[in-house]
Amino acid sequence: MLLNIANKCPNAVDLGPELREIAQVRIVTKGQNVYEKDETPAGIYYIESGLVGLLGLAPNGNETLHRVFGEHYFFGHRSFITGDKYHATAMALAASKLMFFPFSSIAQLEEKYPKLLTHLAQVLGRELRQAEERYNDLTGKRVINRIIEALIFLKNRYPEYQWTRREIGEFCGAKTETVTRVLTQLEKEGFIEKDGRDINILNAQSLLTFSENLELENS
Amino acid sequence: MLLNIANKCPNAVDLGPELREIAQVRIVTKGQNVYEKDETPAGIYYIESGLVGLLGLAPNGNETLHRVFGEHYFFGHRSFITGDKYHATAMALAASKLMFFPFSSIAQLEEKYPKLLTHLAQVLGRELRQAEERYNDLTGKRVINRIIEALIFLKNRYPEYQWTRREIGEFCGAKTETVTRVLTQLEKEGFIEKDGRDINILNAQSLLTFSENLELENS
DNA sequence: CGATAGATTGAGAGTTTTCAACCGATGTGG
DNA sequence: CCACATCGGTTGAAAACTCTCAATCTATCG
Repeated sequence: MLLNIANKCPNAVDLGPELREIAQVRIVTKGQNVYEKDETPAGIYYIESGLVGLLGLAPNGNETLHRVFGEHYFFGHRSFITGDKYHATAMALAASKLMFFPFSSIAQLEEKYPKLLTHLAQVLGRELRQAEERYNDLTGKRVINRIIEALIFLKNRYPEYQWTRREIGEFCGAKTETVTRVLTQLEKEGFIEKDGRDINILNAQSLLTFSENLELENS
Repeated sequence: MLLNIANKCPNAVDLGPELREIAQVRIVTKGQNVYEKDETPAGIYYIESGLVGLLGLAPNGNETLHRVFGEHYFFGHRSFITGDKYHATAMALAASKLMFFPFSSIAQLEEKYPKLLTHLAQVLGRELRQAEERYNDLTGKRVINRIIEALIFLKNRYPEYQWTRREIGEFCGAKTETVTRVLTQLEKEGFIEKDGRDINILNAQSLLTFSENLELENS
């Protein structure tokens, strides 16, 4: 995974006035689904405030946290652009204020909002890169390295959100119990500190170095 | 993974005359790299004839076959659009005739070739879906199911190409030896037939059903 | 305070990999 | 055209990682 701690939210963008005009506000509570797998998109969402996760479901019941959308992120754009049905479910991880833009088709974007289309294409490109790098990690890294990187990534992006073991595991392809075990080890080694259910990373840089050293031993 | 046998090549598209005008032809031989990870893109490629694979490298040396580009596919578009360096290496899997379009920036696409940008955005969306579905498969399916689906997918898309065990494994996250073992089993069960190094799928539909039944036993 | 969701811990199981040896096909240079 | 090198494929045994299952504990919230 690309860990760019400096650039926390590369896909965040401000809305122009012409988009604000056609926005429909939608408020969702924590745990509420914004849309569900197999529904047909009728537009694109934008997060004014809050946090939304995109959850995929494997046939055996395994859930995957594919992407996390934070403030000033668009989401729901992939399915809209391809004209697919949604391939995953968008769930509010925190109470959120959303904007919905009811577009009719990608042709409308191309004609009336070319800047938006360009932005979304770039977002898709970055999301694709991240998906492929995470795929690589799943085949080529130990679970401890994946958990460390997921922890740092998620905490770095959304420090205010209290990530659960389950979510960390769903993001990096690990079971809840495995995340627990790794976190316990990391606490013993002095890299993190548990604060109730929350996790404090004491030194992200040295934790990353620790992870890299583990990887070197493995090749 | 989305197995849509009917629609073999959803991202294939014909070149318009205005694009042909600015095309630079490039011939590559089997095994030759078109571009390599970390290089900076200076345009976009299109396959007139042949086959190109996008290969990612995990830190432990594991290679991943992320995507396969066939005739009338664009490739190299992701990095160009995001303005990244390439995150993976494009290698010709067969002798290929390529077109290279030396664009300066995505702004140029937006202004002069909006239809192309729209097409590429849709391609990115489908590629992202596929990447995320493959990620799901890796966490939620047995290796035998992944190998069966990879085999059918790759053979269906490019029947003329003789996929190696290594490439099948790199596509679905399995080791060469594991692919061999599974293929041996599938041959014993009568679903496939080995022909030298090549593999013939005798009945794709019944093989898929076999795979699905295995999955049901597992949940 | 009780209920519920999340977290922890342990023991055991199982899938897939690793390592190593060997075989077979393909292609090249003498 | 053969000998040989090389690449890809096969097979087996053993190891290793991670998961599964089950029991227990702890936050958190109504």
